[in-house]
Amino acid sequence: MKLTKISAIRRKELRQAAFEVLQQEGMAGATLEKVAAHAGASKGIVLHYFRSKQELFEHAMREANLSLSEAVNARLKQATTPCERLEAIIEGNFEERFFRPSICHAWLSLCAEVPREPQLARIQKVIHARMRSNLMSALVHLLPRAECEAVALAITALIDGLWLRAGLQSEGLTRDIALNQMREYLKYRIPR
Amino acid sequence: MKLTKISAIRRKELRQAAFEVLQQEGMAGATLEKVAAHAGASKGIVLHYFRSKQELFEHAMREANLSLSEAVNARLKQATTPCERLEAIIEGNFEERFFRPSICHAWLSLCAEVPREPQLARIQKVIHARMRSNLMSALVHLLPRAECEAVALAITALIDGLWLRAGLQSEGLTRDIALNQMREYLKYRIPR
Amino acid sequence: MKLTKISAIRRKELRQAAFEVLQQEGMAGATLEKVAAHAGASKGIVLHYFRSKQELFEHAMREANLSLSEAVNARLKQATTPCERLEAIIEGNFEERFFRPSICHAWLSLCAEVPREPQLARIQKVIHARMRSNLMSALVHLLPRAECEAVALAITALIDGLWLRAGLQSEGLTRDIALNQMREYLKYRIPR
Amino acid sequence: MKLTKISAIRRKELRQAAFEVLQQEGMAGATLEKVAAHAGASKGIVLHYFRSKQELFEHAMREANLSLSEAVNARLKQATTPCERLEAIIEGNFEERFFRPSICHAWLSLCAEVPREPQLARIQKVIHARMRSNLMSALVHLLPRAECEAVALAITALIDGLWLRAGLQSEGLTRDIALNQMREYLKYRIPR
DNA sequence: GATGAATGAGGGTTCATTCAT
DNA sequence: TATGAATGAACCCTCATTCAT
Repeated sequence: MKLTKISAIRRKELRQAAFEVLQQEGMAGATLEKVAAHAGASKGIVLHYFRSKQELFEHAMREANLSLSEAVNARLKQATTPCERLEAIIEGNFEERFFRPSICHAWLSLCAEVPREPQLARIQKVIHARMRSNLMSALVHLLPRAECEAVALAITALIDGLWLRAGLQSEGLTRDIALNQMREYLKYRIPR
Repeated sequence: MKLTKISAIRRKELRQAAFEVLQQEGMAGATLEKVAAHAGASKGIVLHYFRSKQELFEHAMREANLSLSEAVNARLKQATTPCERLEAIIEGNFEERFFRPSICHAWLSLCAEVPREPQLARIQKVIHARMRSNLMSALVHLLPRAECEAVALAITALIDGLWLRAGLQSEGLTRDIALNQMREYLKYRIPR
Repeated sequence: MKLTKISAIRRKELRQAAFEVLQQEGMAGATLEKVAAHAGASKGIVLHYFRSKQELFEHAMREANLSLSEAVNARLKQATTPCERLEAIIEGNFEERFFRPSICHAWLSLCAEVPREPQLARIQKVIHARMRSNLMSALVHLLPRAECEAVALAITALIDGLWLRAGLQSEGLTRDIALNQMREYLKYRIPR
Repeated sequence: MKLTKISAIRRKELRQAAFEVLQQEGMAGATLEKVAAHAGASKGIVLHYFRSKQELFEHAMREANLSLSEAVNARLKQATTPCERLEAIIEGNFEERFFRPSICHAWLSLCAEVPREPQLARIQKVIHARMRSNLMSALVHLLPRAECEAVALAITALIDGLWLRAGLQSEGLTRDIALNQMREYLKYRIPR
């Protein structure tokens, strides 16, 4: 039990270290040695807890997504109306601790690996499915059934596009601008 | 003159080979050897024409962008009204030869390198600036000045987001769906 | 502690292997692979212990110099008169294990790199300074102050010149001949 | 005849370019491309005139030596007494255009290759033999037969040692100091 | 559990050399 | 004669991975 706990803690540290290195170095520069150093551990230990580099970054992706997911869910719990639910999803995705150039870049790096790593693809699919389901559960109360799917995709694409641009680290795309973009879209697309 | 011609031809071949390998293998897997093999040449010759791998992919990115750019410009030339200009930009960005999972993935791979490669960042900046200027030149005739900037960004983000999703190679996102997304957005946002 | 020990041992082995390969192959031929093979190790391990080829050869140069240095110092400890000190320095520099064509050639190879490798230049400077200081500490008791500097340089140049010639591996320059040269010089230059 | 002349000119240009590159880059950095660029020619042409890189540098060494040789011979022609002959040899070897850090370094680089390149070794042998013979022809009139050989070697070693040190590019060893060293040696060793 | 020693494959890059024009 | 295209070998170096301790 104790050992398991230590093991769980170490694994979490390493997942997070992996994601942080990803932010700074991209996938190419994210070596196991750097991850280990970032977690204050030795190189060998990383592959003691994760069977391979690939597995480590799978877990890092899951962890990062979990974080985002929890932020959205926490907001969803407070929401009562469909409109508030939409707001919750969007604001969760643009919380200050997430919508940062470095973090967006880390995601971009992971996405770039998706087509060649089935595990990452699966995670990505799950993330997308949840986003869609969250959006749909709000949209069905606001729009005709036939339009919901398209609007959910539009919202997703907008979020992705804004994250991508932030990840490119071209200055000028602040969180406020991004949030305004989302709200503007809803204002014009969702009837009040 | 003759030699220059061969040189120009080879360079183009290699740029294209580089982009094609990028589509299939991502940046990590896009080794000089594979690029050379793809172009039917030896590894040595690649660095005879490009000083480094980085330079090769810079040129590959420029080439790929030029292709896209020309497609848009060709359509812009046919356009007479601002609305047609918007259509031209959007349809150019979703031409069948561009909006393919593999190509979107190649772009994704390049974008993931942008924050760590100043040269790629510069190219990215130019691409973005041209997109914005194209959009603005149409939007200023359709919307109040104050709104143009935001709408241009929204359109860009939508395009990027749809490309990203296509690049993730989750099935189901066809060209038609993507184009519909764009048109829907304009329908709701641009007054007729 | 244990690991450190292994590390220290391996590093020493590799430094020495590097210097031995240098003797046989010169700097151009002294590849990491040959050094590794000479030490009975794999290529990878060399750069596990030394950050680069350059660093390896820096340490090899230092090690080789240390060896020479210790030989001289051991003799200096036995010496009581200034004359004996001079003898000590000279005989140390022409010990049989040092004054060999292959070793002189290794030094020659290192010297040829000095102008282009600041680190080697620094080591070279230190070596030269120690030689000069050793010589001066004896000469000041044997000659007028004003002449010491020049004689120290002459002795250094003679030693270097004899080593260089030995390194060229033109036969005929034995250790005895070299030592005689040095003694002759002193006989004529230093008053008894 | 004309073609032969052009060929001879080109070969000379390339030999000299090779030696100049050697001064700046050492043997490791002296690539055929740099030599060609230095001579204002294309890479291919170098191996049109010389069968291999090795052959080029053989000729470069010979050329550089020829230059030195002529300087000494010119002075020898003016010399009438044995003492003047000694002076001629020494001053020739320390002419300002020769006794420069970069040139000494080029020689050092060549010497470092001698043990592994029989052709260079042969040239080196010739150079050494001529130096010895020049010195002997003067010394035999100044010293007992039995001592000449040793003094000739001493002078050679001193010259080599001073050149080596100049080649190491440790500042402070000027031409004047070097010449003084030589003259001091003769003053003490050769009876007047 | 934890360290770092050790390996080996592979990548980018350089360069002498050969060839076609 | 002269150019530079093309090759291929070799090198340094990085890194994921395996092992011994």
